[in-house]
Amino acid sequence: MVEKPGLRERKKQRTRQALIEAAVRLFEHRSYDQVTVAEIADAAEVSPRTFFLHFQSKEDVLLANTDVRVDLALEAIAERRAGERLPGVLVRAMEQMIFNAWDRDLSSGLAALRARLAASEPALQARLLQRYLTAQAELAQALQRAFPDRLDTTTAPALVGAMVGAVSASAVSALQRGDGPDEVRNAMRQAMALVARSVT
Amino acid sequence: MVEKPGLRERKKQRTRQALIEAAVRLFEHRSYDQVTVAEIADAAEVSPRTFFLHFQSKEDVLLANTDVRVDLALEAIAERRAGERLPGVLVRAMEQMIFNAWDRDLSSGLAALRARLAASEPALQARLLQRYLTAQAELAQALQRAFPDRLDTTTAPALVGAMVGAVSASAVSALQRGDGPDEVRNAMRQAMALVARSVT
DNA sequence: TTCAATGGCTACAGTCGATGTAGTGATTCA
DNA sequence: TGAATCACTACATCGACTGTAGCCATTGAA
Repeated sequence: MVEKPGLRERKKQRTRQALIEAAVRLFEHRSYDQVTVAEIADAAEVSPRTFFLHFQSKEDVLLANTDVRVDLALEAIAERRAGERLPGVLVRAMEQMIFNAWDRDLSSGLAALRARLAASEPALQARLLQRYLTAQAELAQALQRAFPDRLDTTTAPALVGAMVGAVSASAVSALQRGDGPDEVRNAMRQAMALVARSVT
Repeated sequence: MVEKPGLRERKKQRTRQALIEAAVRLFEHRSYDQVTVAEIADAAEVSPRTFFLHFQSKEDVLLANTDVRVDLALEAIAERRAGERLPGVLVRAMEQMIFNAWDRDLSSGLAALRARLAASEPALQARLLQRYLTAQAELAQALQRAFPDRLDTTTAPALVGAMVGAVSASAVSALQRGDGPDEVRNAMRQAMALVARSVT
């Protein structure tokens, strides 16, 4: 099943990982723009140029492995049981998409760091928003195809946008209140339920 | 009433306007990153350094005069008539906040260009979204204070986030479809109505 | 085993956005 | 009128990011 990649590929992944770990280590001690790409590369013992072979930008190294799993949401939509209602499917898709990544990050120490930096650094925040936005479009399309009688090209994006907006806002607000993981998760679920009510 | 500003201030505004117009002129012919700040400054006949005295970044010259008017939304909330329902107030606040800036732009030729560039240039899109994001928290607080019986510290941010998310997503989707200003506006209104339904 | 192709990595040079600093000259105000 | 203010300038510098050409380990086929 799982093909073991060749030596070349393994080496590549190793330097990628080294870059991520070096970056995290450095960002833990200093603020975002006090850490240069050159330093990260140096700490990972590669050339600065190599950094950009692995990541498109300085922000991306912090967002590594945080790809929004749109595919999981799409699966959730595809797997809907006959007769299952729109709100149910939508909530299930969102949960798949969000909590999967969320959980993976919680186990590593990365989640907290990322949250802290994203809150303080506009560039990072912007890049994150961008990712969610592109994910939204895909999700909206899939949802519309699954419920062509309920959604059109205007309401589908609006609905998905509302979901993502509500969940993000409640998470941010909870995090800023200093809530723990469970409370944050609860707030997110509550937000989903709220939006779900708008499409009975 | 209207104090006429001194000569110094008028000159300052003139160079600011010259920079904006030079930028617009250049962006009309070439794509976003094929236009350098140096060129814009050159076309406006000022030094490159002066550009950054007027705008924090290259993106900002295109987002000039597009400040999100949170204050207008707060007014709308404060002015609510006795007995007015939550959804009505919320929609009114959002409309104040968004369409005010929107309309001012339609009269100038800037709106179309901005829409086109924002749709194609992620950096610009992100910066725009970010503005709305920062406005959210304020709005949520005010709304919760206005309806303490209906909203708590979890639902208020969620609701506002849903609104902003829905409106943004529908606008982006409409713009990418190539819709005109009226259709975009319609999509935004529809998005608001959708979310409003979740709080009867 | 050999050899050519592949591809990750490097050094080097360069572009561009953005900021710090010191100075000039036109306004502003006492 | 004289001093303070402030928009603007030239100059230097930093750091993110890109293009290019070459090196060398890995790979796959002869």
